[in-house]
Parts: sequence; structure tokens; C-alpha cells
Amino acid sequence: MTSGVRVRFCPSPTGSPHVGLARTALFNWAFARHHGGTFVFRIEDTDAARDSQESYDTLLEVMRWLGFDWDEGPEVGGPHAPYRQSERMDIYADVLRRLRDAGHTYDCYCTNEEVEARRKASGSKLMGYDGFCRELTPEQRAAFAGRDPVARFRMPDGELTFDDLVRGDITFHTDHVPDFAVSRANGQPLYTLVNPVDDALMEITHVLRGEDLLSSTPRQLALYDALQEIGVAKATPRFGHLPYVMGQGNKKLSKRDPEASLLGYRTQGFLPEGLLNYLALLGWAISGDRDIFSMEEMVAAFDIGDVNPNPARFDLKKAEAINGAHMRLLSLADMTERVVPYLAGAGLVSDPMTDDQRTLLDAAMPLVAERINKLTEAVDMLGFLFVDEAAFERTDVIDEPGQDVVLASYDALSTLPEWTTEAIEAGLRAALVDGLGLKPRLAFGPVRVAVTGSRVSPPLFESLELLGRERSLARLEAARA
RNA sequence: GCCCCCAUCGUCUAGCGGCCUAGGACGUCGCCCUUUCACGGCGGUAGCACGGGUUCGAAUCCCGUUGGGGGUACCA
Repeated sequence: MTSGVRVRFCPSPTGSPHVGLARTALFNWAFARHHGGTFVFRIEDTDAARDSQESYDTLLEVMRWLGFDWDEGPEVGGPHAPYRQSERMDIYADVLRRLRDAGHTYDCYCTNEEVEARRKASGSKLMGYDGFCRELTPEQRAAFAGRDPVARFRMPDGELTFDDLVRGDITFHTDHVPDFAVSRANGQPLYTLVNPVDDALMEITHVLRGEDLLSSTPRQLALYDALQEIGVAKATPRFGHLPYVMGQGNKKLSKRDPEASLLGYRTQGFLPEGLLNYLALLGWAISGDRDIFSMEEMVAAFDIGDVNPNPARFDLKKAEAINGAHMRLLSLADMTERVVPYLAGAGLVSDPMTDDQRTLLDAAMPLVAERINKLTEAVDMLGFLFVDEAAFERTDVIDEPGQDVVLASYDALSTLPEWTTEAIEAGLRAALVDGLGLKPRLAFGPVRVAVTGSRVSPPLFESLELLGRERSLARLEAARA
């Protein structure tokens, strides 16, 4: 951590954390790690009306689940603590005062209605604040007695150009960037102030954020100049605007969209490394012919200049495929450990597991490891082994001809000399395929439903062996209409 | 309205002037494997938005058009 690169991830704790947030965190984190820099995690909770402690807690939980580590921030501290803006109010009040003393901000008493009325009257094409309160005389000021002013930043005249890390040169003329409020009338600072102030104080060198903030960059550039003048900022960071993560159709993924919920992906059984790998693909590629990689590989290869500027659609199917590839990269032991919490969550095993459950799970995992794309699918496929006999139920039905199969199976299995996969297969084939003259899929289907409850299950003969003779026969018995 | 950003298969992308009759992945379709479901293997499908330039040569550079997106708050 000596390169001097300092980046930050600074979400607001509102609502449930969504995938766009994780993608922004990922690119910042990868950038920091690639350059041997510092990754700062800061909480922007200056809007008490929208922020919540619950949201803050899930934010931290999700960051940890995804496997991010931060060098400075909540729970780890750092030289620029505190890292929650709600705890830094005195700092902002001080900066606000100095900005005002230096003439970079002025008191503004206008209401939105007044500004709008003046704009209509003048027929101006320019939207936003018109600078009415820029040069108020003491008399005019007195006329506003009883109204609390907001602090408004005095934008300079001219052009503001910056070299965006992902988009190249971008120029704004300040004619289109009106003076903006940096504090509320009650004195509370706004995002427009606290975000740059904290970036300055925390000596952030590279700001990588969503493209929705692109048009606020000129304001920040001007504010940075002022902050440097009053000695708050040492330098202006470089900016890079990351493309949007869109949802179905062409709409931005909103926080309310279930498809956007990070917590949702965890409960669905996604692997954090699988989700992250997919998210990395939204705007970045490790090479032209590869899309499965580890975070270590991403860190080694990540270059912000390679980030694609156009918005990307989130595609659940592909996310699942990428996750599946990571599932198959897991060792059996690792996958088993990760499945346990889901089994426990479904009430199928105790927490901690009993020795018998442990043994059964270890024996069963090889049957499903190759055929699942998400951790929860192991629960779906293995549930029949762990469920209480009384609670066992079939989700698929056995048709008329299937009844004969069930009957024949019962007879064949009840007289089996030994209860092994090989013996079970031999016995069943003899009774159903040879005996009843059925095609394998027709022969084993009803047995599968009777014993596992579903037409979709792990391999049948192995499943029967694991279930045991007694439970298997009981289920076949129960399946007879 | 004004400002800004974006534009390669359905989707994510590779491509940064000749290696491109455009490559990979997901999806989709067909086949193989097969006791279900998956996995795996093989093959097919489909794209440089449009129009001008620049150049010996453009998916790649420039301009315009069209189309999408964002901003224009006492939200972040």
C-alpha cells in the first residue's frame, strides 16, 4: 500500500444494496489492489430522512459476504476516521464557514418557485438557479428577514474540462452549470459539499463512480479549486465514470427491483466469487476469449482504461452460467461447507449437524456437485434424504402405469440380498426393464418420484442406497395409490 | 427545452486502420452422452444503427443524423 493510489467506495445507506453498488465497489477495489493502493470505505449518510441503520448493517454484511476488504472505513478505522459522514458534521460546518468567508459561497434566500417564476418571465433557456442572490445589498438582504438561507456555491465563468478515465476529455461550459446549494437552510451540509470535501480530506486520488454522477463533475471541479484555495484540498482527483447496470428492457436497475438485490443473490445460492465475476463482465473483459476468472486474476489484469463506457444489461441467465462455472471449480469439501448453511436454513439439518447428517451429506454431495449451478439447488436435490419421514411429500405425480412399476420395484427391492448401488441397479433393471419390458426412462421415473418426491433428482440407484432399504421401501409402499 | 454521455450478434463483450468474408461467452436450435436433471462434447443461428467524409485501405479516425441513457433539487 505504498503506491499513493487512494480510491473510495461511498454508498448511502438507503434501501437494500443492489448490484450496481457491488459493481462500483468491485471496480474501485480491483483498481486499488492492482495498483497496490488504498481502498477506503465511507458511508454517506447525510440525509437522515432516507438513511437507516438497517440499511447500513446490510451494506456491511453484503460487503463482507462478497469478500471485499477495505483498508480504511467502518469497523476497521483509519487515519481519517470517522468514516460515517453523520459523525463528521463539525468538519463540514467548519468548511462551510471558511468557504463563505472566502466568498466562494453566498447566502441564498430564493425558493424554487421564485427561481422558476423569474426564469419564465425572462424566457431564458437556462434551467436551474439564476444567481439572483449573488450580490445582494444589505437592504435586499434585510427584506428576507425570517427566511433561513442556504449556502450556494459561486460557479466561476468559463469552461471546465477533465480527462475522464473511461471516457476521455469531457468539457462543460459553466453557463450550463448553475450555482448550486451546498447546505440546507437548517445548516445541514448536502452531498454536493460533503462528497468532495471528504474525498479531499481523505486524499482520494481516483474517483470511480457511476455515470449518473458525470454531470455533477464540473461542479466538483470548481469546488475543488475553492477547497484548494482555502487549504482544505491538496489536489483534485482524477475521475472515471462507470457505465450503468441496466435491468430488463432499457431501464436502470432500481433498488426496488428484485433482480437488483444483492441479498437476493445470496439467498438464491450464488457464490460471491461467481456473482463478482459476472459483475466484472459488465463493462470489462479480461480478454477476448475468456470470461471465467478469479478475483486475483482480475486484480492482476484490471486497467480502468479498458472499461467499456456503454451501459450493460444485467442478464440473469448468464450470471447463473458464470456462477455454475465457479461451482465446478470448487472442491467437494468446499462446496459441501457452503451448502450446509442453506440446508440448515431450510430446516433440513440441525445446526451444528449431527454426525449422521454429516456422514450422509458427505456421501451425497458427490452426486450433485457436478449438476448444480447454485448452492440452493443442492438443497432442492438432497432434501429427500434429510427430511423427516412424516414430512416427506411428493411434488410430482405417479401415473397409472407407474403404479405397476412401483409395485414391481417394491417386490424386487424388498428381496435384495444386499443394499448397494450395484445390487439395486441390477435388481431394478431385471424387474422393470427386462421383467416389464419398459424403456429405462419409463421404468425408473416412477421409482424416482416415489422415493425422492420429484422427477428431478440425483442418480437414482445411489440415492436409494443412501436413503437406506427401510426408508426406500416405506416410500414405495406409501406411493401405491 | 438546454447540457452531457453512449452506439459490434437477442444479451455481455474482443476489436484500439490492413491479421475481420468480425472472435469468445450466455441464450437459442440440432445432434451425441444418458435412469431424471444437470455436466460434458460437436455443430448451427445471429451483429459493426444510418449518411457523409479522411485514407491505398475503416467495425476501428472525423462530422452529421437517428436512437438510447443521464443531468438540469435545500436527494445521493
